[in-house]
Amino acid sequence: MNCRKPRFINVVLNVPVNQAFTYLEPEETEKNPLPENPFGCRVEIKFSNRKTTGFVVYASDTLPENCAVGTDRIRSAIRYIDTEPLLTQELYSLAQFMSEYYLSPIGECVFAMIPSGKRETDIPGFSLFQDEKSFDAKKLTLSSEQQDAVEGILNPSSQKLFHYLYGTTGSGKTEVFLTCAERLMAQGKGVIYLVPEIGLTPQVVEAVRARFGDTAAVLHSQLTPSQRLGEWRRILHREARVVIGARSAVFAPLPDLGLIIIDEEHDSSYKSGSSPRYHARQIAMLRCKRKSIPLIMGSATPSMEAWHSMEKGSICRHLLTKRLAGGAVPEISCVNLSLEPGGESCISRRLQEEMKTAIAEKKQTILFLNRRGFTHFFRCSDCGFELKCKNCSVAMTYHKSENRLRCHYCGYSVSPPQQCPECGSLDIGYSGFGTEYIESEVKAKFPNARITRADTDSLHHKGELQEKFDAFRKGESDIMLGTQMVAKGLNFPNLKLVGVVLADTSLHLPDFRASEKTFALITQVAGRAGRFFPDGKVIIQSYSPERDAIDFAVRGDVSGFYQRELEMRQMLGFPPYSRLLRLVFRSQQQNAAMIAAQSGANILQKRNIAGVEILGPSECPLEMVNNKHRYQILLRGQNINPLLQAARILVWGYKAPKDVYIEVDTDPVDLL
DNA sequence: AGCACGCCGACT
DNA sequence: GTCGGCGTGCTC
Repeated sequence: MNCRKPRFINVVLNVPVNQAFTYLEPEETEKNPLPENPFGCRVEIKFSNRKTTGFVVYASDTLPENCAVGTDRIRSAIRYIDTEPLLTQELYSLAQFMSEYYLSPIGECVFAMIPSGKRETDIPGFSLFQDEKSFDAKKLTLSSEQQDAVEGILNPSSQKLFHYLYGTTGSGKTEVFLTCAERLMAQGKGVIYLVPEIGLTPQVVEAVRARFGDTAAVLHSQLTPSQRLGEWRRILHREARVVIGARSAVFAPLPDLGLIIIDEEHDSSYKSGSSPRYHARQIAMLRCKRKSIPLIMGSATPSMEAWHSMEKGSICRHLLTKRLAGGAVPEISCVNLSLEPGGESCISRRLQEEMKTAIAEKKQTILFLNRRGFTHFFRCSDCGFELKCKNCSVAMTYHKSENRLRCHYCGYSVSPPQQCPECGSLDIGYSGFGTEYIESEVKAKFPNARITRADTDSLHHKGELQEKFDAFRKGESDIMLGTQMVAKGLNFPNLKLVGVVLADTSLHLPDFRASEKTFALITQVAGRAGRFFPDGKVIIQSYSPERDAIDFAVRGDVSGFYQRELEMRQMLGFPPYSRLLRLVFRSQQQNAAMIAAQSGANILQKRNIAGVEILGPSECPLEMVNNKHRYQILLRGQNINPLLQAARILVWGYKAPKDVYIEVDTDPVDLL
């Protein structure tokens, strides 16, 4: 054995400390040879007095200069776990970006990217999917529109990296994605294909498997960490060259990455809900830009940001207009719930009639509820007037404890009017429907119908949603009640009727994206439904059918909606016309959270950083989460850098009072 | 995040 | 007189 002097290594750990820790390399033994270059390899180390693993991100013969302690306090690592790196330079560089942009500790960023398995194993479930059901990798002939899109995207003389396939459901986006993927594969390149939730898109997964077989890695949500690690290695070794998966698949370590695809780009599940709160679209854009490779996004209802970029020309739009499978656009109609008698019922007479008809014809019905009941908004039962904040134009929410209506963006509050400010009616209230309520009403109205419920509350084990879908597809029930999750994977041949029980619910969320989300939901539901039932119907129930999101969706006027909504955003100074950064202060004691948020705001106020507007502090719309009280400050500006600079002051340069945690959300997708 | 160190109430 | 509450502070 050689007697090389042990090198110093910097190791990042999965702890909320934004630094690397310096160790000495372990002793070389017969069993554990030292890697030539340890960068990206895992090491086992003693940290404080416990054992953990970390990733080597730097090695040198001399003490690293940023090391805060002297040589005497540096310990030796226990052993290298890997002989080959799991982390590539490219990914580490992405992790560094994430750490600075999302204000997360570097170790957390690295660990968020890489599966944490200890041993690698085969995937037992894999054969289940790849049984003799015989894949007919049917390559459809592309329509001229599709052909144009493919050529436009892959055209080597094109200067544009970012592309968007915009077109209704069923217009053949998947086939364009797959053709582009195939072309790049033929050049020896690798492809990442992102889908919102892999369990909900079995058709896309099957299409990828059928087309690419063993060269595909399917990062299934049910893989164990060890299986994920096995797939990670297959990807590093170029054995798998197409990777399909949800948000975190954007980090797939393809050595020759040539293309990233983001299906259903508008979907908010691409944004991570916990630290590091990254957006897969942002990461994808950065990866593609750095490597100079194309990114293709697609949706029938692009995000406002994407639409705006298409209008500006920074994302290249490719239009798909034709419904390839045929199938008429279903008849969409809207029922104004304000005109319904009684007001107790959540099933309008019209919807009830249609359901009756569907059941009589032995056809199926799906009823959508968006989210669980959100009951604290003010509305007039006569004219539908809703109280909005004069500064922010978001719905104000009612607070029983102080008997005031409050804006959760800026903190502005008013006392609840005794009568409707618009029409003077005294018939006002705070309303909304809950899931159970609807279920019991449907049971009462259709005692003989078989009803399935598919929402987060009614799902208990993994795969239960898929089981419920399968059962419904087989006709084991007549009516399915479900939340957003049902909107995604819809393909039920016997489905005749789709009802959106209360399209307003998402409109009343105190969220500047409420309108966008509502519009997208209705449009998606309508689009999917229409594929499989030519005489199908979509019924949208709403108290405010005149609201843009509902009105434009029902009329199918997509570009009209975007134009209107963008005007609103510009007027109010919200994204895509500004950047936002949200700081949430949470604590067991309400006072502590409030005071911390206030003093945080004061500190930033005093610093007076150019380009940073401070909104709040105010109570978060979801004022209590996990028994923690929550207050927020919103930072707004034209550029993100000043906002980050301000946030850094609070996160790193200021000690929050004990028991108060500060959470940072750069580019928040919701402000709940 | 863990995990130890440290300073105040009920027990053999 | 000790055992143990979890507040705060550090980890190469």
